[in-house]
Amino acid sequence: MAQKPSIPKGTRDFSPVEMLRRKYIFNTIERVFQKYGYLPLETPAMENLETLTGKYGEEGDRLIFKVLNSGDFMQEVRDKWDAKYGSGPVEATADVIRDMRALALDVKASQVTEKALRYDLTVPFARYVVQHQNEIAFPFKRYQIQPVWRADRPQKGRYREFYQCDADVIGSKSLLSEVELVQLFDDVFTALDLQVAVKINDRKVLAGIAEISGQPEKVVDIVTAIDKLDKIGQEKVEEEMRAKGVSNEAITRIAPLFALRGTWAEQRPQLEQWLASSAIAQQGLKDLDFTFANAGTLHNARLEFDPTLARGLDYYTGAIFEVKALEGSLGSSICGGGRYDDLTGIFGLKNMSGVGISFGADRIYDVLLETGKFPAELGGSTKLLFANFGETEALHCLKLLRQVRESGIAAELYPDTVKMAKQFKYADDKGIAFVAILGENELKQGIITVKDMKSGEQRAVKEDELITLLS
RNA sequence: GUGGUUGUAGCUCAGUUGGUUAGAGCGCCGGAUUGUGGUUCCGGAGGUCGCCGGUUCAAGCCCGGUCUACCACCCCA
Repeated sequence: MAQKPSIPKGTRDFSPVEMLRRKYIFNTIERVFQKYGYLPLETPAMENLETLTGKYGEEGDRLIFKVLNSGDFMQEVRDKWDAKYGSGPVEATADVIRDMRALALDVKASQVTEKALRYDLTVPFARYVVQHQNEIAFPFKRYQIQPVWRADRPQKGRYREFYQCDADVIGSKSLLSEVELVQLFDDVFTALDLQVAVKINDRKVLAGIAEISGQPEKVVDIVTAIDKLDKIGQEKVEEEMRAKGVSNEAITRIAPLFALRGTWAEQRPQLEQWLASSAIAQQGLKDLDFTFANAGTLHNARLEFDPTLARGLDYYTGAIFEVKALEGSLGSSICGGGRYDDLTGIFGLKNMSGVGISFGADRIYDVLLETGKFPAELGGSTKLLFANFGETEALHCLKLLRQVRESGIAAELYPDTVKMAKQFKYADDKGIAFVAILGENELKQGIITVKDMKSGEQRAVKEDELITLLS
C-alpha cells in the first residue's frame, strides 16, 4: 500500500459540513461590512518579499512564509564548482572546504527568494492604496476576506494558514471611524449570537506611560511586558522590565497602572492625574473619551478600556482593539485591529491615516462550535430527493425535478437504480428532508408519494401539488 | 525559534515484566425486509501498530532519529 497522503503542517481540509458553517460566518461578517459601506477587495496570495519585510517587527519577519524562486538558482554554484574540480569526488582538504564555503556564501538571498505569502491583509492593502492612489476616492473603505499564512508553530486555534476578514478605512483621521468599528464589532457578534468583550486602548497612552517613566526609549519593552499582566502578574512583569533594562525608578513610576480597576469612567480620573505631565497621553485619553462617549448602546459587545492591551504589530499608532469571546474556553483573541498613521508612508504616500479591524474566522468557528451557536439549519443540503426506480420512472422524475428546481427548491434525483434502502440511507445521511417516491404504481395513477424523513409520514399528492407541499 | 508530551482499524481507545494468528465500541459493507432510512438481529471486510534505523533468539512494547498533532515559552487571528 502506498504511503497515505497528507497536507502540510498547520493546514487543514474543510469538509462540506465545516464549509457550510464557515460560510455562515463569512456571510454574516460580509453582510455587516457591506451594511457599513465597505467595498470588497482582493490582493494576490503572494507579495514581493520586500513589501512585507520590516512591517511586523522582528518576530513577524521570522514568521513570513517565503516562496522559493522557480528555476535552479544553484546552477551557477554548480558550474563554478565543476569548472574547478569537475563532477567527481574530491578530497576534503582545507582549501577545498574554503572554496565550498565561499561559493555557498556567494548565493544572494534575492537569488533564492523574492516573493512571500501574505502575512496579513493590512500591509497588502496599504500597498494597494499607494499603487492605486489616483483611482481611489478617499476616505476609502474596503473589506477583504482571504487566507493569510504564518510560519508559526501550530497549536490549538493557531494555524499556518487561516482566514482574516478585514475592514479598514483609510484617508481619514476622524475618530468617527473608531466609533463605527466598535459598532461594527457589536453588529457582527450580535448576528452571530456571541457575547464578547471589545477591549480598547491607545498607543498614545502607552507612549505616555513610557514618557512618565522617564525612559521613553524603552516604550516597546515596557509595553510588551505590561501586555502580559493578566497572564503572569505584576511581579513577573516588573521582573521582565528590569531584565530589559528598565530602571527601578521607572518601574515605580509605572506602578499606578497596576492599581487601575473598573470602568472607563472610574479609571479616567486616575489616568488624568497619573499621566498629567504627558501631552501625548492626554491626547490618547481624549481620543478614548470620544469613542466611549459615542459608541452608543451595544448589544452583545462590552466595550472595555484595557491599559495593558498593547498588540505586537509595529505600525499601530492610535487606538488598538482586541476582541475576546466571553463564552467558550478559547482564551486568545478572536479579533484585532487599530489605527495606523503612517502605514502607507513606507510605500511613499504620506499623511494617510487609517484604522481597521480583523476578524479571525477560524477562531470564531472554534468558539461557535464549542458553545453550540451554529444555527441548526445552514441551508446547504438538498430538500427533496427523487428515488430512482428505473429508466422510465427516472426520466419522468427528471421533468418534475426541473420544475422543482425552477421554483427555487434544492432537489436531486438519485442517479442509479439501486435498492430503496440504499437510496433512503443516502437521503438520511445527507439530511434531506423529503423523498419523492415515484414508481410504477404512482406513475400509473399520476401521483407522487412524498415521505417526510423526520416524522416518517408518507402522503400521496398530485404532481402539480408537489411544489406547494414543499414550500 | 527553544523545551516537553503524543501517535495502534475510518473514529474513540484497550493491548500484562518484550513471547505464537494485535482486540473492543462506534462507523462501513452484506443479509433478515426483491418499494422505505433513522431502531433491532445475524454475518463480513478493514492494521507493514506514524515513518526510518538500532538493541534482542524475539519489538506495538526498549533505544536513537524523523514527521504529525498537542502543551508551555515567544508571538499572535
